[in-house]
Amino acid sequence: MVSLKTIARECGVSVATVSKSLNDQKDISEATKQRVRQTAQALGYLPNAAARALKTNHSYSLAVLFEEDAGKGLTHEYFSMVLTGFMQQAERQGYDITFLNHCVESSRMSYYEYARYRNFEGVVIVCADYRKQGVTDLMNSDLPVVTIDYVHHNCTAVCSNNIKGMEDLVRYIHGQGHRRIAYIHGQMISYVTKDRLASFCRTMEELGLEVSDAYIRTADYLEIEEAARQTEELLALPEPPTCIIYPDDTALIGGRNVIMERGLRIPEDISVAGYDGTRVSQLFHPAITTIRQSANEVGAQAAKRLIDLIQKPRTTLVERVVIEGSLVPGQSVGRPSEGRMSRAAARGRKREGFPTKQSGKKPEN
Amino acid sequence: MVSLKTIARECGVSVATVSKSLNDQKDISEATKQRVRQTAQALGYLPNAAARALKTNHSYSLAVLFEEDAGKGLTHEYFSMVLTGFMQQAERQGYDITFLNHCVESSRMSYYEYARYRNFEGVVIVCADYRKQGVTDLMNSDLPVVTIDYVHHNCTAVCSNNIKGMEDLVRYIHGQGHRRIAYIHGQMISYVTKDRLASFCRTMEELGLEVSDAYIRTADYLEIEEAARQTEELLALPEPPTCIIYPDDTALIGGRNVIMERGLRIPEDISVAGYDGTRVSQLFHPAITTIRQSANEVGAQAAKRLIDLIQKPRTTLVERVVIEGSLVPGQSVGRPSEGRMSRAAARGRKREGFPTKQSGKKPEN
DNA sequence: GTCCGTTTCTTAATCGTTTTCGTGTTTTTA
DNA sequence: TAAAAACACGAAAACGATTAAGAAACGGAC
Repeated sequence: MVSLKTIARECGVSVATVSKSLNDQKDISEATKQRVRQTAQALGYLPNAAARALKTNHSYSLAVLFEEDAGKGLTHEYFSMVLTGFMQQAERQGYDITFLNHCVESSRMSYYEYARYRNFEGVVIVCADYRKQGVTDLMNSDLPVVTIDYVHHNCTAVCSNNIKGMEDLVRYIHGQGHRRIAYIHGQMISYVTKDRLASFCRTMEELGLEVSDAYIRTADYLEIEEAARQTEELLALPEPPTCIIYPDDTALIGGRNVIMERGLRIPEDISVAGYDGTRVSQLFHPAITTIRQSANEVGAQAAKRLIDLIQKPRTTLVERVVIEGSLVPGQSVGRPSEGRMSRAAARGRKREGFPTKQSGKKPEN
Repeated sequence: MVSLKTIARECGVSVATVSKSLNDQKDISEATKQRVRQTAQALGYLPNAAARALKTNHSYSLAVLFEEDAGKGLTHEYFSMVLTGFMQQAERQGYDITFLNHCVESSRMSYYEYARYRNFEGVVIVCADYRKQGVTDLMNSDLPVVTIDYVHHNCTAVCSNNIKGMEDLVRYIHGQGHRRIAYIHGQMISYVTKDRLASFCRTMEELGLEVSDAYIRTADYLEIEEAARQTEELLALPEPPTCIIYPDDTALIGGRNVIMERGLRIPEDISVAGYDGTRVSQLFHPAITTIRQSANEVGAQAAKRLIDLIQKPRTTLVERVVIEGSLVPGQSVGRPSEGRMSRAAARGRKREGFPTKQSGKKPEN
């Protein structure tokens, strides 16, 4: 292991001089600096992060809390994009990131303790159960913490604009002529759901549309079964909706399956919209109308804010940062065919011909 | 910051005694140990990982190389599952994991240098361009390295069994009665593709089926456009295949779109199979026939091997570990309808009725 | 009473850095 | 020419831990 001492011996100077040379301090002559730098290069010297961290109290490393309990964490496109954005920005600023852990050789510590133990300078909570003690302790601690899509009084929060997103979506659907719009929302425990639902209701009201209770339903995020069931029930209503908004693009698939099984066409017979803007959602025919969240940007902003909190604690405010999404029109929301879409049609019709892309290649006959 | 010194002062013993007490060394009396442990607890003492690493040369942290250049890394379900499995196993054994980086305050270092700088004890290469200098340097270095789905002479490799996987898939398809099987494979640069293609050809031969050149095609992984184009060409052949195997479940969607646009039904008119066993693939109706790779297990094994390499360098062999996948039957491969699937039918037919699940709820009329 | 072996604790070195302060030398200024 | 300022470097302490070696105290054996 070649250390400062090695270089010092080689160059015939003191360790202090070597350190200062490599750090480009001003009280070392240019000549010496050159000499030191060259031998450092020649010997293949690499600084030791542990020693540096010990001495300076700066580890230049951030922790990511990414609980996998739900089993959906990393494989959820939104979260993994957030993480990617975070990583890229953090790296650009010279920080590296480690997954927050709580096992140390078979013994447990809290997240906070672990973060302290490893000298993390800050933590981003990407995906966690915010009700758990360990998580709240972390947020209430003296460590800089940034939360994603969750607001806590003493942490900076970076959130996707679910209010605006849902409003855009509803207005777009309304603009296409829909008046009977159903919303199958996700679990109510999350802020995300609350925002979206509130925004849905408010926008509907602003547009002068009434929100029938029968049109508001619940299904898990990322699961298709319940979405499918709820879709069936919606289609069986005396006045079925002409458009259904799903918790997210994946849950939408459950509804889509039910719809297609009934021989209904999207969007000619019924329109559907998702949320998230996942890659797959754009691979379908027709492509899904959805709101694409700027997950990368969410992650990047989180990194910037967190590093600001670390580097300039006084001047950086703990605040809420909102990242705008964007409407992806797709083709799954069309103009409602008011007359044709009767209850009977909805329930039993066998369609002739197959749902084709709105503006696509037709079968060549 | 409460350190050993604080506790020592408080307990009226030396720092060494405190250290030994907390590490449960045998040359300290039980009474003292108790006293030390209690005050440590009371003062909220936490060890300092940096100091410990500096002294012991053990950082208990592993690096993950996960290049995002392709932009598909973390959002690729397979890789993110591998990563998850790796993380969980590593944590269980007391290691934490950090993304390998090469920026330090705006200056670049190589992966190897960064790994040294940060005192990582080992590296797992989950997703990277193995042809790049930085990556090969890393693999050729003295650091313990485990690669995923890639074999390098002096690294332990953990690979999904693509040979067996493809063989199982082909045999299953053959068992359903198919004789004209096409394979749209991924880019040839990867070992994965080579294994699968070789296995495809060998298995076909073993089954006494000829492999027509026209049935072997190329399309990118995870992209639908090329898969769609190739599907069109396959369907336009004088003798179109009765089953098409795609590079992966996502690329399959491209083909599926083309097939459905033509009014063909899956699997009645044509069968399709994917690879990977992604979550979405099982949400479709019909669910996709595919090979599920045990990505979690791949990750977990990689972690185990890597830690073995670190902890018992002499007794641990550098070898190739193969993880078995499993066939997910799905419903997208059915019995071929030899007579009905003529070229004319394939090209222009409009089907009446909509493709329904093989064994599912029918429209209620 | 001396010697030896345990047990229990301390001393001190060390890991690789950073950084304060001091010192000797050179240059500038009055 | 002498005092002041600027420059270039070194000595040493410190960060928080681990650990080899040594020392004090005690008990038992001869």
